[in-house]
Amino acid sequence: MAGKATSFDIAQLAGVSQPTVSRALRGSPTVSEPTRLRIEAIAQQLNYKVDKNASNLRLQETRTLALLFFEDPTPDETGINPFFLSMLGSITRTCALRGYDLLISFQQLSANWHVDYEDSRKADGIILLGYGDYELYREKLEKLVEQETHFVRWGFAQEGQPGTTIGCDNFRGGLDAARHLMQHGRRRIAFLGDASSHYPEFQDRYRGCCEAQGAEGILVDPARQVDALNSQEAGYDAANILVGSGTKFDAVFAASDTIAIGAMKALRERGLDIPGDIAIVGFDDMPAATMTHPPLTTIQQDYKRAGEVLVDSLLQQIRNEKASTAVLPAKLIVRQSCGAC
Amino acid sequence: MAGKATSFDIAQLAGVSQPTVSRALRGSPTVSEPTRLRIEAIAQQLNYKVDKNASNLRLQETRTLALLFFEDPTPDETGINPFFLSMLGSITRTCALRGYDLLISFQQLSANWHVDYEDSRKADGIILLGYGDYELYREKLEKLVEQETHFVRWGFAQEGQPGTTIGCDNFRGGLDAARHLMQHGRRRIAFLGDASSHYPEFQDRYRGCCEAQGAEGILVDPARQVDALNSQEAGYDAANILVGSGTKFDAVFAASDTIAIGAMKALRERGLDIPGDIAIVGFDDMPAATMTHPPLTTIQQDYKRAGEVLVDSLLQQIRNEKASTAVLPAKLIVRQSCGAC
DNA sequence: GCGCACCATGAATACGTATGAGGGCCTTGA
DNA sequence: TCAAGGCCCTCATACGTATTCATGGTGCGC
Repeated sequence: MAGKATSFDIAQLAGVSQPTVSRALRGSPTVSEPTRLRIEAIAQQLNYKVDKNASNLRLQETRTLALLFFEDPTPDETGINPFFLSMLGSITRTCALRGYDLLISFQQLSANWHVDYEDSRKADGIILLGYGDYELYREKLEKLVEQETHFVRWGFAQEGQPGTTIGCDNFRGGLDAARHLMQHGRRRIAFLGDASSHYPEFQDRYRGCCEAQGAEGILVDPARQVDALNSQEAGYDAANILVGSGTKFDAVFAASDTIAIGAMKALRERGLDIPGDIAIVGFDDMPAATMTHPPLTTIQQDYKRAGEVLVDSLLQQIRNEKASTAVLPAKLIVRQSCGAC
Repeated sequence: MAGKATSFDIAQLAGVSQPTVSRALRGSPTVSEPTRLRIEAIAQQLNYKVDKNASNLRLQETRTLALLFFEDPTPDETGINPFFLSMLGSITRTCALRGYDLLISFQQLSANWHVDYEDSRKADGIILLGYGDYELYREKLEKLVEQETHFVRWGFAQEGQPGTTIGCDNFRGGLDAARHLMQHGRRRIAFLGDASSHYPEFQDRYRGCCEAQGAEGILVDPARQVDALNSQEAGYDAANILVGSGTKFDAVFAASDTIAIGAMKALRERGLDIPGDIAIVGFDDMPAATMTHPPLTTIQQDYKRAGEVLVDSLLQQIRNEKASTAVLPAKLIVRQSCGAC
C-alpha cells in the first residue's frame, strides 16, 4: 500500500463500496452493525485518517478557527502582550474541546490577512486579539462586517461597534482599583496610561478611577494623569514625568501591569518606597505580577473564561446563531504593592 | 453571484476556460500576457482567493505546519513555559515568511494527536515543544520516526536520538554560569534542578557547572545539588531544603529562571541578601528575568534564532533533504543577581 | 501552396470524501 | 404466490483546483 490509506482501500478490503465506508465511519444509521464494525476494524488497522482537505472540500467547512495577534506599535515578538499569551492556552483548549483546530498568526492587521483566511477557506472564522489605536483599525473591522466574515474581537465593548466584541469590565475594574486604594488611606491617585478615545480600554479604566474618587468627594486633578502606551518603557517614562512634574501623589493606578512594572522601576530609582510612599495597582494580572518586588496588586482579567467565551461566541456566529456580546467581570487581586497586606 | 467566486466564475467572465485561469494565476508561462492580465484583473475585482482545500487536495500538500506544546506535569495553561511562548512569535513569523501556516495545540503528547495531524493531512510536519521526563516520551518519538512523520523537536541534542532535535548548548551554558560566579569570588555553588537522566537538559547544565568547578580545582559537593522540576514552587521548596540542610553555599545556579525566581523568594524570606549573601544565576532569559528584584543574571537561549532553525529544519525534512541537527549557543546575560554589577 | 513546428488554449481527468437517488433482496401479509 | 415495504447497499455525482493530453490556429520555410 503506497502512501496513505483511502476510503477506497478500506472498501476493497471490507468488500463494500467506498460510500459505505464513509457512512460507516461517520456513524450513519443506514449501515448495519456488523458491516460498520468490520470497516472500523480495517480502518484502525490501516491507520486510516480522513483526509481533511477532501472532507473539507466536500463539506464546505474547515473546522478551523484563525487567531490573529496584532499590536499597533511594531509587532516585535518581544512585544506580545503577556496577557494575550495567557489567553492563548485557554483558546486552544476550548477549540480542541469543540472539535476545532486553531491557526495562528502574528501578522499586522493592516495586511489583508483577515480577508484571506476565510475567503481561502483556511478557517471558518477569525479571533482578533490586539491592543492599539482603535481608530486605526475601525475601518478594517467595518470591512470585515461588510464581507460577512465571521469574527470576534477581544477588547472594549460598546454600542454601535462593528462586529462582535468580548471584553472585560474596564470601567468597573478602574472603579474597584481606586476604591481599594482609597480604603487604605490614599487620596491622591495618579493614573498612568493613555486616556484618549484612541485607547478605549485605558480610557474606561481611567473613567472608573475618576468615578470612584468623585464618589468620595475627591476632585480629580488632571495633572495626575500621564499618557503611556502599553510597554514597560512607557510606564518608566510616565512615572518619571509624573515625579518630575512635582505633582503630589500617594498612589499609582497603572492602566496595565506592564506599565506598572516600568513605573515601579522608576519610582524605586527615585528612592520612593513601594508601598510605603507610593501604593501601586496594575491591571491584567499577568504571570509576572507575582514576581515583582513587592508582588503587584492588580485587576485580574479572567483569561480562561475569556478564551472560552471568544471561541463559543465565534462558533455561534458560524452556525448563524445570534452572537452574544459579553462583558466579563474584572476582579481585584490584592498582593503587596498596594500596602493592604 | 452566490457564495465565493471560483475559478469557473472568472473563466466565464474572462471568456476563457477554467484551466487557463488556474494557469494564469499560478504564473504559468504558457498563458499569454494579455490573457493573464485580464484574468488577474477580474480575480481581484471578484476578490477571488484560491480555495485551499481544493488546492491542497489536488497538490497533496497543506503548506501548514503543526506546533505541539506539551508539558509533562499537568498541562495547565498557567504552566506553559514562558520561554516556549517567547519562541512562538519567532516560529509564527518564520512560518509566514516561508509561506506556511501554523496550526497550534496544547494537547498532551500521550494523545495520538501527533499521528493524526500529518495522517489527516492537516499539516505537512510537526514541531514539538516541551520539557519533561524524556524517558516517558522517547517511545512516542520512535513511533513518529517509524511512521515517517516529519517532525523536529526542541530539546537536548544527543547522538542516537529518534528524529531531529534542535537545542541549545546546555553544557556550555552551565559552564559559563559557574565560571562567571567563580570569577566573582564564589566558591560554593549550589545547583537547583533535577540532575537525573530523565531531565537531560538540566543534567547537561549541571555537568557544565561541575566541569567548570573541577577546572578550578574545586571539589563538587553533591549535597549542594537539590532536585527541582521546572516550577516556581519547586524552586522555592528546593531552596528551603538547601538552606535547611545546613550545607554551606554562597551562590545558586538554578536550572531555569522559573526555579531561580522561586528560590529567590525563599532565600529572601530566610533573610539572605541577593547578591550580598547569595549570588544567583538562572537559565533561559525569560521576559520576567528583567523584572525580578534584583534583575536576574541568566543564560540566554536565543529563542528568535531557535524558532527559525526549527522551522527551516522541518521544511528541509519535508522537501526530503537531509535535516540538520543543530546546537545553538547559549549566552550569559549579566544583570544584578550575580553580584557582578 | 504544402507541411512542419510552435504557441495558446480547451477537454478530460484526478485528488478523496460525502450524499441524494435508486436498486436488489428479504420479510410480511393477504 | 405476489405486491408492498423496509433495509442495506451501490451508482453517480459534486466540491474546486491543477495538470496531462489533445487541438486548432498561426507563421515560416521550401
